[in-house]
Amino acid sequence: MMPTPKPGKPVRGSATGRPLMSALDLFGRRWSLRIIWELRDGELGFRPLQQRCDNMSSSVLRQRLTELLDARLLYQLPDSRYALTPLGHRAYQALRPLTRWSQEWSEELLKSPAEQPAHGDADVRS
Amino acid sequence: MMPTPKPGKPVRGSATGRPLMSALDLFGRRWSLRIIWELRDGELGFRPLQQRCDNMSSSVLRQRLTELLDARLLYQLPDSRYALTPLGHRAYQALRPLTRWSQEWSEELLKSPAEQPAHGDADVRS
DNA sequence: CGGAAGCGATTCTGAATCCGAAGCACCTAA
DNA sequence: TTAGGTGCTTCGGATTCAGAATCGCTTCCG
Repeated sequence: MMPTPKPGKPVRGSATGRPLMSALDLFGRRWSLRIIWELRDGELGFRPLQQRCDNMSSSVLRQRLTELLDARLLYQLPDSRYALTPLGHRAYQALRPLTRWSQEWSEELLKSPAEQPAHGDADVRS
Repeated sequence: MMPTPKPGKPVRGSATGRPLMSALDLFGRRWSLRIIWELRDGELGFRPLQQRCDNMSSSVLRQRLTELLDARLLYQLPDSRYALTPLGHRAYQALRPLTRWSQEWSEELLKSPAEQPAHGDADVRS
């Protein structure tokens, strides 16, 4: 398995080990952001968490959880539920501005929906 | 090609079209965050951008650029260089707290490098 | 006791994605 | 003419993801 990116070590696409590059690698993996998001207010067990993540595949969920545990963003309770560590919680907070931005993004795209309709994807929504 | 995630439309792993879920899909694709990051202060052409992104593969770069153009985070100058739109710039700003966080993350991992050494990744650093 | 259901977790196969070298057409400078 | 840089595409192979099946365990209920 691809090792968990950590600051101080070279990662995928960056030999420097700069913390930010490690973070971009970690968060650039599918479902990583989502998992942190879904754990924002409350611990969740494996299957409940999977359900909240639109039934993402269990194999990938396990993989992401291992990485996030390894990176110390998560820890596991005695009853084996997953929860954000203080560090993980601060990561969530660092991601919060994204919520407001996505709202703005949504509004922006509604104002001018499709000036140059790209390839095969021009339906406007039902 | 996988369509560009946009708020208001169902995306990979979320049928709701909630803006945030679309954003998490968009940014959860490899190199998306990095590209925005590298364009933060200044336009860049294709190949220079590729070099800044640790020589990421050109095919994937093209794919990401298409998506980001489509999502209106980028636009292309007459000389074909790429630049952040105002929306893209605000996305970058929304991501900035991540820089501080990654610093904190780095320090945290240095303080306690490996209490429960996971599976196959226990080397302490060279 | 005997299910039935939920849980965390693993394994496996096929699909989606990514990588990276090679190449094309174009432009500019020497 | 040659050499180099550009934006961009193609294609075969490697990696990652998806999703169903399955295991062992626990809890609940008749």
